[in-house]
Amino acid sequence: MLSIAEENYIKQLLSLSLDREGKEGIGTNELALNLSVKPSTVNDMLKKLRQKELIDYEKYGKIQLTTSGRKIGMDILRKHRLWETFLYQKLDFTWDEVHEVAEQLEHIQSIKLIEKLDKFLEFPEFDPHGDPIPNAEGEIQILSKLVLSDAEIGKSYRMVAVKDNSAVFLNYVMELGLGINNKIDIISKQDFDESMEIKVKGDVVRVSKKFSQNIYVLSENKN
Amino acid sequence: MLSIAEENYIKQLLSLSLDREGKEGIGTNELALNLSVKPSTVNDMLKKLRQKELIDYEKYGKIQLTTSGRKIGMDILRKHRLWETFLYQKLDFTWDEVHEVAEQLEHIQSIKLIEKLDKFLEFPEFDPHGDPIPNAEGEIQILSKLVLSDAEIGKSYRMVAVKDNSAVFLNYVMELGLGINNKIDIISKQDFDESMEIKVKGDVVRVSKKFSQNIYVLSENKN
DNA sequence: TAATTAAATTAGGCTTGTCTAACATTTATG
DNA sequence: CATAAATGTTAGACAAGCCTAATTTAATTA
Repeated sequence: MLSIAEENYIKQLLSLSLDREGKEGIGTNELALNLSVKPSTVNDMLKKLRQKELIDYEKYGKIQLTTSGRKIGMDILRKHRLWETFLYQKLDFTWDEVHEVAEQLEHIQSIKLIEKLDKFLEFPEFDPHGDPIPNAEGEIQILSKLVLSDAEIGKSYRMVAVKDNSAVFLNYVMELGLGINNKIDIISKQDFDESMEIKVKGDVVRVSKKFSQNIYVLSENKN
Repeated sequence: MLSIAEENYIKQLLSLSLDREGKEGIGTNELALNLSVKPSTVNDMLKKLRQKELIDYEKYGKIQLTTSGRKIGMDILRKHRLWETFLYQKLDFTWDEVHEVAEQLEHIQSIKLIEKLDKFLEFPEFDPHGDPIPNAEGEIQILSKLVLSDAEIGKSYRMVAVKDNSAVFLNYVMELGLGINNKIDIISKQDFDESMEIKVKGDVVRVSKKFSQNIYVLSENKN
C-alpha cells in the first residue's frame, strides 16, 4: 500500500508522461516544480519508488514509470475522474470546484468503493472536463474527445462534456435540448463565421463558433 | 486545520465521552487502547491537543474535550455517519462494510462537500446503524432511537434503521411494505412470545420478537 | 573545448507520529 | 496505612517527508 505522498508522485509522473505522449523521460526539477516541493525531496522519493520498482531511473538519468507504476497511476487517475464526475453530476459541484476535492478523494483505499461508484454513475467514459476515465484495467479510451467546432460535416458525434461551465452557457445548452450522451449530427458549416447547423433529437439548430468550441464530442463513426 | 491523526484522537475522545454520557474524564491508557497506540504516544498528543485548546487536561488528570474540541469531534462524527449513509443507501454497501470506508472518507476537508452530500441524501437523521447524525451545528438529536420491541402500545413511531442486514431479513421488511421513515403504530403486544401487532400504511400485521428487535424506531409522540 | 549555466545529488536538520524502556504518581488492597 | 499494582509520564530513538546549503554532473554556449 502506497502513502498519499507516494501516490501523488506516481500520479504526477503519469500526468507528465501522458502530456508528452511518453517521449523522453521526466526530470527531477520538473517533477519538483509540479509537486511544489524541492528537487532534493523528489530525489529522496525517487530512490524509494525505484526500490519499489514503480519507476525506472538511474542517477542523473530520466524518470519513467514501470508497467506496475503506470498501472497504479492509472488507478489513481481513474479514481480522480470518477470522483469528479460524482461531484459534478450528483452533488452539483461546478466544473471548477471538483478538482480540489477529488485530489483528496482519489486517495481513499477501497476497490469495492470505486467499482460501486462507477456503477452508480452508470459507467461514465469522460469526466466533467471531458477527459477520458481509465477503465478498471488501467486503459484509457483510444478515441479521444474533440471540440464540436472541429467536427466534420455529415458525421455523427456524441456529446461527452462541456468546457465552459457558466450558468448562461449551461442554460443555453439545456434550451437546445442538449445533454451528456446526446447524439449530434453535423449538417453544415459556414465558412464566414464558422457557425454550424447541427441536428439534436431530430431538430436542426444553428450554433455559433463560440458555442461549438465549448462542447466536447466523441466521434460515433467507424474507425 | 487538524492532521488525520489529531482528528482521530478527537473523534475517539468524543466517542468515549458519548458512551459514558460525559461522566468522569477519559484516561491515557484507555485512549491508547482504543486507538491502538502506546500510552506514551497518547501522552505526546495530549500535550499538543491541550496546546490547541481542544482538550482540558493536566498531568495525571483525566481528559475532557473543550467546547471547541467537542464541536470538531461532532463534525467528524457527522461526516462519518453521512458517508456511511451514502455508502449504504446509494452505493449498496452492506451494513457491516460501511464503517471501514467511512473511516477514511470522514477526513476529507470540504465544508461544501458535506453540505451537498447532506442535501443529496435528503438530510438523513440516522445512519445505517441507527445512530443519529449530528447536524451542522454539531448537535445530536435528543430523541434517541429505540428498538421496536421496546415500543409502547398505543404510541406511534417512525422507522429509522435496521439492525440485522441479511438479505432474508431485508426481504421480509420489504414484503411488509416497511421502509425508512415509515410510520408504525403499536396496536398490541403478546406477553407470551412478545410478538406484536403493528400498523404500517393502514395494514395491521403481526411480527415476532425476533423481528421487532431488529428494527430501530424513533418516537413520534410529544416529549 | 573550456567555461558557464542548469540540473541533479548529497549531507545534515526539522516535524510529526510512532516506539521502547525507565521512571513517577495514583489507586487499590492486604 | 503501607505497599503492590495500575496508570501515567519522560527520555531517547526512528521513519517518513519535507527543507536548506553545498557539491557534483551534465548540458549549453562563447
